[in-house]
Amino acid sequence: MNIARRANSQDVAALAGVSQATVSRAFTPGASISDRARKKIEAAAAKLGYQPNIIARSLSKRRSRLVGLLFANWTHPKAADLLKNITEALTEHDYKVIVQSATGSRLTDEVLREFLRYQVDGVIVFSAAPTAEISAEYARAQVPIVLLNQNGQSLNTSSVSVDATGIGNQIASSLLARSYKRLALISANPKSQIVIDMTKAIVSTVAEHPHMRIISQQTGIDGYEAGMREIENIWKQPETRPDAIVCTSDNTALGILAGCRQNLGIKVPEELAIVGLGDIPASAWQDQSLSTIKIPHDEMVSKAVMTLITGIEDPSVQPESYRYQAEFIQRGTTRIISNPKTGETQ
Amino acid sequence: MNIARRANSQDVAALAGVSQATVSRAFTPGASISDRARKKIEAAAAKLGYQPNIIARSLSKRRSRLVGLLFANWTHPKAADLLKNITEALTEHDYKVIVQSATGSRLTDEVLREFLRYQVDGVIVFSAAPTAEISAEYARAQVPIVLLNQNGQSLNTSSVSVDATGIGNQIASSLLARSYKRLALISANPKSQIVIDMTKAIVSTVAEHPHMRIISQQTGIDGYEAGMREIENIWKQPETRPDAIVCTSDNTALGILAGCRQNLGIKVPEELAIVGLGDIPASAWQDQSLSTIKIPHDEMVSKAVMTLITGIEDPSVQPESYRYQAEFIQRGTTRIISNPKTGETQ
DNA sequence: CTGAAAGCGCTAACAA
DNA sequence: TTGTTAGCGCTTTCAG
Repeated sequence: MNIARRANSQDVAALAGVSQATVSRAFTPGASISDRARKKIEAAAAKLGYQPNIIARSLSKRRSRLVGLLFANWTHPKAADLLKNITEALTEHDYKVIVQSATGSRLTDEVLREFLRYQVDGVIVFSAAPTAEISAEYARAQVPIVLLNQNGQSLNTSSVSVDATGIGNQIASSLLARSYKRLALISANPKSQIVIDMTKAIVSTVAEHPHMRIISQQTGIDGYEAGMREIENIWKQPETRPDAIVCTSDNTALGILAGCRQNLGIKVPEELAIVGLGDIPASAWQDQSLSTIKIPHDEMVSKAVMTLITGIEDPSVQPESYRYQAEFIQRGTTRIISNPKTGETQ
Repeated sequence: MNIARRANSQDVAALAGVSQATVSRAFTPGASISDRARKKIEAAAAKLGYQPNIIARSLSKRRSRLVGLLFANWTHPKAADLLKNITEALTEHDYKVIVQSATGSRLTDEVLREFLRYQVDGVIVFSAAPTAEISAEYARAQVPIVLLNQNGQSLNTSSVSVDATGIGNQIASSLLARSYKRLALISANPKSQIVIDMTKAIVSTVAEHPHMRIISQQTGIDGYEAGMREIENIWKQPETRPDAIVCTSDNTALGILAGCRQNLGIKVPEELAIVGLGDIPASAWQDQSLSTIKIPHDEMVSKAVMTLITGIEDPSVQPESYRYQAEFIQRGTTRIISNPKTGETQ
């Protein structure tokens, strides 16, 4: 008996004087089994420290209750919250989550293929997109994928993302309403789809207004320090000074703000408006008070999880793409609307 | 052939004209197999989109290459980094990570038990401790646990934590060297072992210096806003105003700092010193410049992962507890040392 | 180097 | 309600 081996249902069955199948039933909710048998089995199981082997169950049921979570953006300001909410929501539905980090599309595919080997029932991909090839493999294996923070329409996979065009329109019109005229656009990753779409929307809205224009566009600026440095560069050239800066990250925006206040003595929001993206906690701090765009992450996570579970439980449902609207948060780095006659407060 | 079933090694074997065992060998690094057979098998596998079923392999090998990661503190300022580093380090060694959230010891045990059912090869517990009962179950099952950010000596499990007493001593002596005399201690969770140990160390160091004393101790203060409010309360009572505040979270410390500067007009660091804990990025921001304690998270993660893997691969190694030293980061919220005759700069 | 066969621990008909 | 039996897809002797 002292074998260094975990007890299995066989052992429990022997001790309880029942068949192995009955033990299995005792651990299957809703299985038909007598109270007497269950009692005996529970006692035996407790004595042996028996825990059902879910790996074996998975093999037999051809369902692992494992969900792969591919995380491609750890610097996202809400990364921890997202992870927490995703895992908790999935746990709620009795799934376990395998997380994996991936950067670059090559790696993304590798990770996804590994997930398949682990027989995951479904996958959530955060901030990345699989190649068409691996998408096809998933389709063939009937394993649903949900893209979070990325649009997957073209891949025929479900996705939950934010309406980047909407963000762009919103920013542009808020700035317009506040009488800013010379915009500078600053972003970190020029390849990010959301940045591209948002930029496009801003540009097109601006184009409709002759007195407004885009002064400059700069990519590759990421983080507080980088923002602080960038504003100094920008300010060096008086002829191309903007009167509003739109920044695709709150952190960078806060760096710009700090540069304005501490090094350059630029008056915000009178002389210069700053708009961030993400609404990180620091943006709300009294001494920062950054106007920014808030993204409804919590709802997006719920939707992604629900979409995935639906897809797992009913393989016949078709992929769907959901877009969420962002919200402009007016704080201290943009002027209060000066033209009350329109009644608009956006 | 159009069955909605994933191809298995049997299918591949049939197509390649070899036995199923040979297919298994083809996917086992270092197995003895001819090039010819391997070629044929690879071709067949590619055609069928075959991926080895790791669940089945696990059952057979009695090793899942799954590691459970129990995460109990998502508000930790480095939560995302920690998760990323842990999963990447484990991936490096070919393990997959199942993450689970847990709050409260009841839940902790439940999650750990679930992990056992999933046949994890080992578990990392971040910021929580299992009960003795579940520890025993793990010991019996020969599944190693490593506690991260928590000392596990008493439980006879491995652990990697920070030397809280060392932190306390360090803070107390830095403050002493800077001639602060009236300390206030502020923390979020009064039950946190690290807070308790650190506080104890501060108190005992202070006790050795007659001209220094603890003015007040306050728990339950957590976060930027709470810090901002708390400093107002503190300042209301002139007779118990401290000249130094030690805060077990950078965020709270930054709130206090903001309160001092914006609402109260308190001069930091002349009139009041503020020391945080954690060295979050915002603490280094020029406009904040918070003196704080830096914890070597990266090394701790590596150590935890290595300890776990060692424990998995050689079950005979005994649990060990590692303690890491924190580092005092002198920035703008504590005075520059005024007494150069000693030559000490810590 | 390769194949046959016996598991790994569980679930799921099918009988009883 | 219970037991018997046949898998789930893989690894691992053991012969050949």
